[in-house]
Amino acid sequence: MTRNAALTARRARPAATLPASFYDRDTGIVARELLGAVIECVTPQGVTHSRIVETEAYLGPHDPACHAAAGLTARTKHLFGPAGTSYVYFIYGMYWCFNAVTRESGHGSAVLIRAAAPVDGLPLMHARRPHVRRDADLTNGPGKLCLALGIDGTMSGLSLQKGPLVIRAGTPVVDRDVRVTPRIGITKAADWPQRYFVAGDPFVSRTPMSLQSRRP
DNA sequence: ATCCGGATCGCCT
DNA sequence: GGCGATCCGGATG
Repeated sequence: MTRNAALTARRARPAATLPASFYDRDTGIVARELLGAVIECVTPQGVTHSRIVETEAYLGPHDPACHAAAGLTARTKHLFGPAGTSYVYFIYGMYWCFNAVTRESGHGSAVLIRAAAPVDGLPLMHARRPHVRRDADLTNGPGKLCLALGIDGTMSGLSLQKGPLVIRAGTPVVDRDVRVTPRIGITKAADWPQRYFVAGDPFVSRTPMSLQSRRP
């Protein structure tokens, strides 16, 4: 086999999905290390891939901004599932938000996927978001990302190792490129630095000027 | 039965 | 940077 053929064959094999053990760790670490990982979403309309560039850690019952603070309810049931479960919830009457559950089953912590860079399936993403003109606006926010990828409540409570919604290993993001700030859009624990993103990446969501970024 | 706030977005100024 | 859309979950009466 030629060198090029070997590279092609290797590329044809998809990267492994992140194992449950990846998620069964400190939620801030998981949020940091999800940067660069690739979301794969398979739907009847087709497949999309996108690279995670922004996340937020929600730490569990003792984090006032985390849904787990309200306890175990029908809405938050999947947040209390095992590490590596999807938790998708409905917000503001219009939008879905996609989280990956962390730590041991019953802990109630998760990482919100806030923004990603489109990688594959851009025509499908545009078809799902007809009024968007620039690629940069397809997935640069938690609600937008779910619209473009076709993520909704039917994908909550599923294993992120099995699909149709999975997260695969990607190119790691080095510490030098990671920034940390408080989380966006919350009122409780608004000063906790639990938002992680890739510095300078054009697909990161719009950041309020009030949020000073710093290296971790 | 009713009220209120929310891990957002897009359009307006 | 401000605001309206739109609706569900949880709290309160």
